[in-house]
Amino acid sequence: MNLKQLSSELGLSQTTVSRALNGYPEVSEATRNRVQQAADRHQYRPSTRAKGLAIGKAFAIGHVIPMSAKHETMNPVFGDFIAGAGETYARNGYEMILSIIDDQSEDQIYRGMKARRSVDGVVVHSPVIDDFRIGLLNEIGLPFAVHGRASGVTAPYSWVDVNNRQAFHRATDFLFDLGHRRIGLINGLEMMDFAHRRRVGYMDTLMAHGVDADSALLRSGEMSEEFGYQSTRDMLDLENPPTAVLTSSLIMALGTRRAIEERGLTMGRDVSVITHDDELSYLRNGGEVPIFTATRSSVRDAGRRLAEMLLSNIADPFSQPKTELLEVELMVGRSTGPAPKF
Amino acid sequence: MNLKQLSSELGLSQTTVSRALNGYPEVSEATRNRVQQAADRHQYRPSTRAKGLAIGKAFAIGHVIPMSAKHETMNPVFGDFIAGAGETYARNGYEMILSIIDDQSEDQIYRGMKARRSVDGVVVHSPVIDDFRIGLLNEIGLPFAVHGRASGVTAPYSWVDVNNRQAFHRATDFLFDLGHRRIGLINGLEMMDFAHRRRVGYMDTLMAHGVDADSALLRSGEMSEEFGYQSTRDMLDLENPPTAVLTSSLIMALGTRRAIEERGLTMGRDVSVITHDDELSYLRNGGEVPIFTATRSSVRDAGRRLAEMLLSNIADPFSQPKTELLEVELMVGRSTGPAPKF
DNA sequence: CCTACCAACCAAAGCGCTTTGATGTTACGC
DNA sequence: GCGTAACATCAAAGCGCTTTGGTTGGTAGG
Repeated sequence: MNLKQLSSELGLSQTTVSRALNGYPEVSEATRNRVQQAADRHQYRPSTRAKGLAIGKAFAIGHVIPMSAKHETMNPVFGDFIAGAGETYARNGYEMILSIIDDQSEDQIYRGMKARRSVDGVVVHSPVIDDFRIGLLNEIGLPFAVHGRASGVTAPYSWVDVNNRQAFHRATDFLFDLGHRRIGLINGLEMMDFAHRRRVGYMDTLMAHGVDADSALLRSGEMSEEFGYQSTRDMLDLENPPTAVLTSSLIMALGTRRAIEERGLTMGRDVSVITHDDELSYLRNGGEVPIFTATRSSVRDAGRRLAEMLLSNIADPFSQPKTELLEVELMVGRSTGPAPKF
Repeated sequence: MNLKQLSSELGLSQTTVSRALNGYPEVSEATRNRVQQAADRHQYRPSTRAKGLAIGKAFAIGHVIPMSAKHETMNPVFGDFIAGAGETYARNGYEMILSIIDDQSEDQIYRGMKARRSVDGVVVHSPVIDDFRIGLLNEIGLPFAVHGRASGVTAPYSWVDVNNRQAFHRATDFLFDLGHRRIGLINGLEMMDFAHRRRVGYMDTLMAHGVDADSALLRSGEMSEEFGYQSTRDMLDLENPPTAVLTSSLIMALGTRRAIEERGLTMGRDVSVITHDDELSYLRNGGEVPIFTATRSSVRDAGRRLAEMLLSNIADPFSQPKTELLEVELMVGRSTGPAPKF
């Protein structure tokens, strides 16, 4: 069923039917009801493509997920993030278009999206330091918003980010309060902006307490269980092992726990652990008392907010870039305790 | 830059330019080259919407991800699956449209997609037993392919599935060969078709060896670390605990390992563990010698194959439904060993 | 030399919508 | 009773493509 058929069935012009359905005032209430009912009866939906063509919009947002061909690794956070964004899109009649690409061709993808007018805007995922995509998107004039920030980029842009620095500052401080002085950090890759900020939060806090950072206690790599395990094992092998470890994700923390328990040590007594927790739906951090003490922030919620921000930017093309900094909660669980006395 | 501008710049009609770019024969090679170069120079891309309108296709595939409002849980397998499907789409000039919805409105989504002609076909995720979506999609005439199967549905349909029954049969058999007789199964929710088939594979094998299934050794629930942990703990608490456990996912297996090690037991010696491994990119199962003995099948590869199948179905609307059953590899790792003697 | 045919190109219609610019109709104020 | 304004509706153009059904000019065949 299309507009033409519907309007001829009603004995009305396409103009009137279109206006009736889109809530324009120049149509009588009686007609509007009649049209609405006929539309419902026939399950009529305007063709997205035709509407988009006529109106000059795509009613779609692109999410471009870069995936390095080498590690072929899909950010585990991604699923929950788009779940959040998807909610917002659905509420606003937008579609989400996903492009998974190897990072080689990323600029071609954006240019193509612009040229083919297939999206009204894009979400930038996993920003790195000095991320080139922000400049690129500004240059080609495609509205966008970033999930995270890109240190080093001075141009203004819209973003939603967790306050990573503050989160890791608080976590480190909390460990200091418990008497810990040797604290390890198992972080994501340093080129990732979030990892960079987390390290800064950690280092600043050490410094504030007059403690020198020890490079043996600083690891950064892919955010896997295995890397968490290996890193923790290496640290525990040191002659002067840490009494506490910070990890950048729950998955890493699982590896950390494994390494600790493998040594016959008890997490929360012999070694304290604090992790960042993105509240992934399939990786819950325990019940009333969480297993891990964690800095917590829902990545799904971030998805919702970022999508709203982008949509509002698109609705008002002259709006200034918006930003939103999400503060974490520090949830105390069973993985932390006072530093062991010797 | 649009067709009109491009063709007027070239002093040609839109017809000729369109044909030149789309490789039709009724245009001279000289002209074709000239057109192609001008198109490249201006980064011309036909508008997807206009093209779709004219040609009657959307060049898009819908992925509808149901998410029960209650557990709000995003299948962790999902990210890797769409990464695989996305590759295929990109190669074929298709876009992937993602809808994340609460399962209430699922049929409205499909009807809407059909009515608004926004996709050429859809992928059905996470089929359950007697899944209603297969009948629905056949009824509304939207091409589709299922990732998995739906026991109880007799109508033919296209699918790609892992041979779950065979996988769990082989895993169970392998444990029997090692002397195990008390084998636990920690499975996904029984309404999920894959979980159902896995249980059948497990049960049949027990029966073939003359062992009665013990309901205390059978758990099914959400596929989380926590559930793996709880279930294993419960089983180990039995007066006659299992000497081996099968789990349905690597995440669950991490919980199983935790429960085992928490008891001071050693995985692979005191308790053997076999898990199914979807080869998720962020959850690798160890190196040369995997940590877990596992039945392995790449969900990403399944995504690639299913997308190809759907695309070929769309290309030939009169084709018969296709099916593809993926066999697993049984990878021996360090989590299995002979059953302990008493 | 004429006809027939082919290669190369074009004008215009059509895809399903929105929107501009008219048109006819009624109601109202004077 | 007339002019005007407000109301309700419509025909047609336009969005950017593809495709149908031509129209050319040149070439080969008789």
